[in-house]
Amino acid sequence: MGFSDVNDAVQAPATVEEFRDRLTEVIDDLPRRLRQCADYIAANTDRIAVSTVADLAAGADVPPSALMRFCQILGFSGFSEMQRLFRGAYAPGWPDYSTRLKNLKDGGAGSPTALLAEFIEAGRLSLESLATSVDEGVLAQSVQILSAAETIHIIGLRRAFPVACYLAYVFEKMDVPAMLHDGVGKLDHRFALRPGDALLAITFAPYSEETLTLAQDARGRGLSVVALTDRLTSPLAKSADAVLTVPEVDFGAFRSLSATLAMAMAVAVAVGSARD
Amino acid sequence: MGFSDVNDAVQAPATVEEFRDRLTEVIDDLPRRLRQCADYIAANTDRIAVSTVADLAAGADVPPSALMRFCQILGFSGFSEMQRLFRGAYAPGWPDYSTRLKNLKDGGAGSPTALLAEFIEAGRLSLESLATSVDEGVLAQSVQILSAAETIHIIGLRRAFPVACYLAYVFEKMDVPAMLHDGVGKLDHRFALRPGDALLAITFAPYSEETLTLAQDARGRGLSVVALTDRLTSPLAKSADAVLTVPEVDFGAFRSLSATLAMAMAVAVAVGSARD
DNA sequence: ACCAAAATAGAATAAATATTCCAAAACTGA
DNA sequence: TCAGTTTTGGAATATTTATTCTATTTTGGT
Repeated sequence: MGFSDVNDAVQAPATVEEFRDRLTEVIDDLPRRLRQCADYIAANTDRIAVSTVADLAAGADVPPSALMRFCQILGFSGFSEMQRLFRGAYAPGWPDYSTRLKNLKDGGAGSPTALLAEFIEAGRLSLESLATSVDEGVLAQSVQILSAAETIHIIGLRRAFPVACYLAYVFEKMDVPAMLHDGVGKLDHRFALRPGDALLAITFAPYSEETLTLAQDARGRGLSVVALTDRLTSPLAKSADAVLTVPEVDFGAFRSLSATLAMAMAVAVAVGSARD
Repeated sequence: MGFSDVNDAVQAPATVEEFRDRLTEVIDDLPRRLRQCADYIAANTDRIAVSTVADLAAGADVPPSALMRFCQILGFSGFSEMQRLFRGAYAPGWPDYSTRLKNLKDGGAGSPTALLAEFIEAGRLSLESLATSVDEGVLAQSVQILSAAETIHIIGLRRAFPVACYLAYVFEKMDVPAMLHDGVGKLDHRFALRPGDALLAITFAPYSEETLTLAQDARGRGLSVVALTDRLTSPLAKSADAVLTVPEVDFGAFRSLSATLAMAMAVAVAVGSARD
């Protein structure tokens, strides 16, 4: 009995989530051409709303009729019905987000609203770029290292300091033993680093000396070190067991921090729940 | 000479930006039906990519042919050409952002990647929502107040602390006299508040007592107070001369801060340049 | 109020797009 | 290898959608 048989008929997915579920459900036992469709659609779901059968078929490198059969296997009556689902759900960002942004910028270069628009845009780009560039393996590894630690030491100075603070706050809320090395009073708490602890060090170019030093020191004492930095070639990478990189878009001299905070919080919350 | 006259022919907009410019350029001297088209299109630009002529015409409450003429006045050969612009421009820089986000989420609820996806999404929503909700008047007023101040005092505790820190950092870099009230050592620097200074206070629900108290105190001493908070009805609003609100999307118990930081930085940089 | 010019609505047509169908090819299990 | 079954490609067709055209209405100037 083939896939196009009426007995296989199922109800068409009513939401994008149901669609994805159905897709993963069927993708494994599909003949060659239909499998190609599934793979291509899975990777380009967002283009369904704005493409024709011919476009997608060409992209998947199958004849249009194969794509039609694929739509039917998913439970739709045809391509149009499937497309309707995605056209309904289609919302490019906020309804008039880009209009608004343009209006803000029109306030004139250097005006507060124009600046705000720039910072918003920088933040958004950073976040989107983080989504596409994150290394899942390193992320998992970082979480594992920090979850296994007795006490988590956090260091991040100058512009990385807000991130370090927030991490300390989040860990505190989740009852994870953590210590913020904040350099207040030029006190240096390196002797608080004990075997079995781990260090989460944050710094971006130009890298702050104190952070690099503490990381080396921790490494020397046998602690695991997780780095949160801007590139893999950061000097911090040398003394780290796991290097999380965050592509942050600067505007003017200032860093947006949106992506860095998102990454930091994801790590913190994951560690918090892993320790429960 | 009518609008459909060939002599009015202009080149079709090649980008969404150009499209908007052209739209604002022509919108004011357009006859009734075409004006309706323009208004509707301006308010629903984002749906062009996924609609038919008939859909849009119905939305604008005009016959399809009116919409066709409208497209031509804008410089396109017809609706299809206009639609092509928007279909192409859809998700330009990051074609697989949303796909990627879904994949991250598929790592399983509670997995580090799923958490990251949530935080990224929360941050992005916050930023977009900030763009559409900011009150330009209040923003300008806040910048003006802070620019006129001798010294800018900054307070923000607990989860607002990272923002306060970053503000202090940015002001320092721009040689703006600023003082961070950080509560270290339970020292209370309220006597540093001098006539002619201003206070920038940051707090979100549940509002921190110390911040509210300092704001009242500052108000009592005749200082101007700028509030950065989550809603107009915040208790901080009572003692503030200008209230900047930031719609932050929370994920779980934690606040994204992206929008708050964007707002804070815009204010800081605007103040910095106004003081030059 | 009248005329010329512009704008409009809707029917007619053209083009693009989706869908079906079936003969041929590729499998599958004996 | 062969018969039965599934899968495939592409041509034929149906449907939707875009575009043009023209008779009619509206507008603006005198």
